Amino acid sequence: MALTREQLIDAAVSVLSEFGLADLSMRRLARELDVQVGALYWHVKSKQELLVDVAAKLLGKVPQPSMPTRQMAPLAIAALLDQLRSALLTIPDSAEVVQLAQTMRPEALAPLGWLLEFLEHAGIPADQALYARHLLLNHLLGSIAAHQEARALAEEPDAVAHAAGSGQEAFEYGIRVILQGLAVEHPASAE
Amino acid sequence: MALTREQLIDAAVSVLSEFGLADLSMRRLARELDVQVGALYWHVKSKQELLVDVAAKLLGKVPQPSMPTRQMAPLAIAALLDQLRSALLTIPDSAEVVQLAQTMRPEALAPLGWLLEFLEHAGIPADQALYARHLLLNHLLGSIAAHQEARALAEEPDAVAHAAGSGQEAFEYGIRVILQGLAVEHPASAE
DNA sequence: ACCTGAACACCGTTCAAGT
DNA sequence: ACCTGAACACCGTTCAAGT
Repeated sequence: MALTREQLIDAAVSVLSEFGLADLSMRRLARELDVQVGALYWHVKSKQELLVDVAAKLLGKVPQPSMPTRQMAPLAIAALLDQLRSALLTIPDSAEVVQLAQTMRPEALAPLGWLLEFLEHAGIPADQALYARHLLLNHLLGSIAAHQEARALAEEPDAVAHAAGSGQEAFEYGIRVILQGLAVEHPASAE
Repeated sequence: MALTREQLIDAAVSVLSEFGLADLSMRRLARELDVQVGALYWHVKSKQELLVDVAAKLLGKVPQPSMPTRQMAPLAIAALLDQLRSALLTIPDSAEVVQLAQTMRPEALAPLGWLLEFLEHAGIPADQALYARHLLLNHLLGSIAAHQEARALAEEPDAVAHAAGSGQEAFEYGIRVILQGLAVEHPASAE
């Protein structure tokens, strides 16, 4: 039967998961799916568009949390970020893929919409909530990328292990600092 | 006369500045320098190594600040980040290049060493200062990338301008939030 | 020491033509 | 509607051989 867009996305997710972004080429996908390269372009407009769908699929693993009370908003934000982290941490180069998707079609990434809602619910004015989300997202994706590089370097023979700010600890430290900074910047949300 | 490594780096900086990372290929550089591609590999081991030198050159524009007093450390940190931002903001894809360099050979980027010193000087324990630097750097590079994408999208005809967290304002907001969070997390440095 | 020429093993994208 | 075949215009890297 005919190839579907879903199959194409799934194949992309699986190659990414097993081999990383460097091996995720349209030609490789075509080989994997037993079609010619050109066939893929009937289902997606470009590789970038495919990667957006890959990112959406990865983040789709995160369950939608219920809206917290105003006092619980910071906790809910931290919890959501933790969920995002564990959804992405084991997928090589996932940070890069999500970054791309976020700039190409941010509305395709539902959990990032929830994050914004939670921030506003915590008492941060709408315009600044966008900035705050950027801050949190840059930290999340940066931490994930650093963690994955650390693992990659550790596998190479000539690895000098100068990977700091990699692990869970660094991630949580950053979240704590940002949330505290937000509480200072927006005192209304502090209690 | 013979090609030098310096000339190669300069050519790379200039192609990056004018056309961006997508156009910065070894073959293009060879064309620009009137040599065969293979010649470049006598001067650098790989494209990645060249990009590290490009990043170092870009950050080399930032003058070394003198060590601040302990109370002035947060201000000095903010000032240094501002300098880094203006050194990179006009260079397309500079954030990506710096990110690569930072993971490949962090010691090649002197200003990032100063940043770490300032953080420790501000009273942050050495291990956490590494985390804090990551946090600041992710925000810096994230802001620069967002700003450049916003400009890139604005030039395209079918641009939907959903670029928030792009400008100077977003950058400074983030710095403020992080520095405040750090002050809360490390009360010794608060006064 | 420094470079050429040529190869190797790839890319993303397009598109007439087939079924 | 969906795919093939083939082309277009590229990549990074290596290396024998030349000067």
